[in-house]
Amino acid sequence: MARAAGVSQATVSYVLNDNPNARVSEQTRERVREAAARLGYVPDASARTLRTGRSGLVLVPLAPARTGRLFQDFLDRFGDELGRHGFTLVQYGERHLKGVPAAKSWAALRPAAVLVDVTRLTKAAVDLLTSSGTRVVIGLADKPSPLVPVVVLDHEAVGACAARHLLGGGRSRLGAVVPREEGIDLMGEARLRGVRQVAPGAERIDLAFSEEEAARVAARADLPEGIFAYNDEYAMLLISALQDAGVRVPDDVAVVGADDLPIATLMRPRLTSVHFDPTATPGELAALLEEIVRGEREAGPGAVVDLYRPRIVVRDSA
Amino acid sequence: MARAAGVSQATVSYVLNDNPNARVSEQTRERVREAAARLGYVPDASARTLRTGRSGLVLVPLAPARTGRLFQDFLDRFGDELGRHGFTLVQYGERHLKGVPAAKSWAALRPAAVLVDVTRLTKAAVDLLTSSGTRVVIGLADKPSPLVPVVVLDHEAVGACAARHLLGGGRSRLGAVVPREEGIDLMGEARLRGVRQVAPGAERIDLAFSEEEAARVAARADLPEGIFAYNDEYAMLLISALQDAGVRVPDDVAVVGADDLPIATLMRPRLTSVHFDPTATPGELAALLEEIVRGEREAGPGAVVDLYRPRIVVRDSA
DNA sequence: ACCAAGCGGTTATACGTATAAACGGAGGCG
DNA sequence: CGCCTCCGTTTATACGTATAACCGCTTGGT
Repeated sequence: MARAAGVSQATVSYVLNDNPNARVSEQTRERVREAAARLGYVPDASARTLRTGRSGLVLVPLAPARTGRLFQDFLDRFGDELGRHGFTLVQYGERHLKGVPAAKSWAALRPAAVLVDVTRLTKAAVDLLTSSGTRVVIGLADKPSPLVPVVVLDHEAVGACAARHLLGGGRSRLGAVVPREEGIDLMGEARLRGVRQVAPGAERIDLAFSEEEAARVAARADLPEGIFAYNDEYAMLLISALQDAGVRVPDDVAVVGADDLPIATLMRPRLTSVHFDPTATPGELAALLEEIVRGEREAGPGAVVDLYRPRIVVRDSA
Repeated sequence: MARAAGVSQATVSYVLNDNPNARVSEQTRERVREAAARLGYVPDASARTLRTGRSGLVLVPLAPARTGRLFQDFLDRFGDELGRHGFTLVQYGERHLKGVPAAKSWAALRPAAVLVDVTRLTKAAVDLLTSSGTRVVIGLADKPSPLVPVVVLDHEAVGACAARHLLGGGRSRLGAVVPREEGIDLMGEARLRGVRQVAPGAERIDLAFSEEEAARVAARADLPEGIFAYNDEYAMLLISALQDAGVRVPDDVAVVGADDLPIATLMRPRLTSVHFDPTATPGELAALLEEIVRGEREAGPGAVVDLYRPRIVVRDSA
């Protein structure tokens, strides 16, 4: 490439990076650019990383449970924002690894930051990452962590939001569905805790996603007056079972879902649901991250960015 | 690292990579391993890439429309399979770029393979990639491409599958919903073409995802006897509107969805749906990819791997 | 007339890795 | 005793980039 342009390799680098404290004549610049275009030159990211010591990568090793539609939306926007700050968001496999082995596979890429489910982190893993040049490790969790700053998906707030609406509608005996499903059960627990913050006596309703299970719940004589069904899919399952059992919704039992899916308006009665708005956070998070990487800001364990902002959308089911 | 172990840097490399044609005594090996563990040594991926010329990365720059749940499942499995073959799957942002600019941003990572929506590729882009060391460019498309081998999501087969079932059920005047929604409209067109392969006179029903639109369709006097509703969500929208309009499903109009969502069984009538089985393909695709990268196999334009294997699941709506 | 300063470049080096080639020592064979 | 072979290890080099240091030339100031 340097040969093709008839200049030294250093000059090429100066021109292509628009290095401000390098002095290169305009005609040489043109020669270099022309040669670059002619050869289809593409800089080598690994060589650049090796030289500079920083990769500009922001790693997001996803746990399976996170790959919901809402989180995917968040990631898309987050990636755009990061690009604007000169970072590159990378979703990186390795879903099975945890702790130090996981940290090693991430550290190999020398990422600027890692955004990962806090349950996959250990003290040793975080130390390994930071000692290998990663400036920021951010956890995804439902509450602050003693290990790292976290982005919270505040499931308790979701539950509390639903419960407040149910109480406000005059229902006093509440229940909350906890899905019996690998990966989302923990979120279910957190949402239940949120419900109980507002309605201490709220009943826990364990439920797997099957019509038989739902029918069994619906057949109970002592149903709560208001149920937060974890999300819209479980709400639809439950309402369907209640109707089959002759229970009127919302007259006998009010039901609240979450996620505010488009199909939530198709149910009869139309589903009342907790809506999330993750559109604002990606920009804030990207900016925060850049400040930390630049060293302009310190973010330690305990720091928190709230990711979802729950808000009730009232329709007919509650 | 080499100093810490008291040996040369070359020896370290030999030991840590278990290089078979290097001769190192067992006690030296042990010293190196011990030092590596003590220092928390993590190899530098960029240096390795720079040296070897191959990164082992398989890039999947996603177009927004692809990020459905089914495709995510596919990617998860595909990533696992690739890991088994020594590759690393990376979902890489840059959703807005196309053609040569996109190819440049991908080529910077010197990936072994790129799996990308064929609509984002051009001849020049493919050339740029292959000339920069990428061995395989695989497109995602709904039909074979003159540019690259493709993984087809055979939407025509989906439509044909639904139409055959409807015809077999005695419905002769068919219709197919084409969603008016950015990103999935093209798939809708393809599925319509599939329906028409089996039922040439099938009517095209354009539909946005709103209850008003659906109600307008449902109010028509000359409804087809059988409708393929593009997917389950549109099917639920449509059925809901039909019922509100007093049209009986399936007696007056039969409706088939696609995706076989869990909630599809909650509708009354239970939804008949086209089911996809993407579980087998990731392994095959990963193996194929490895053979090509190794040079044991040639795969040119026109080659095709079928990703989804449509199959009708009969319930009550059709 | 001579030195300092500015300009437009080149040379040299380092990053961490993989691997070919060289090397010293021990042992076997003629 | 000299030579070849095998073993265990070190030396040297290259990958592509960024940047500090250097160098020759012109120009302006005194």
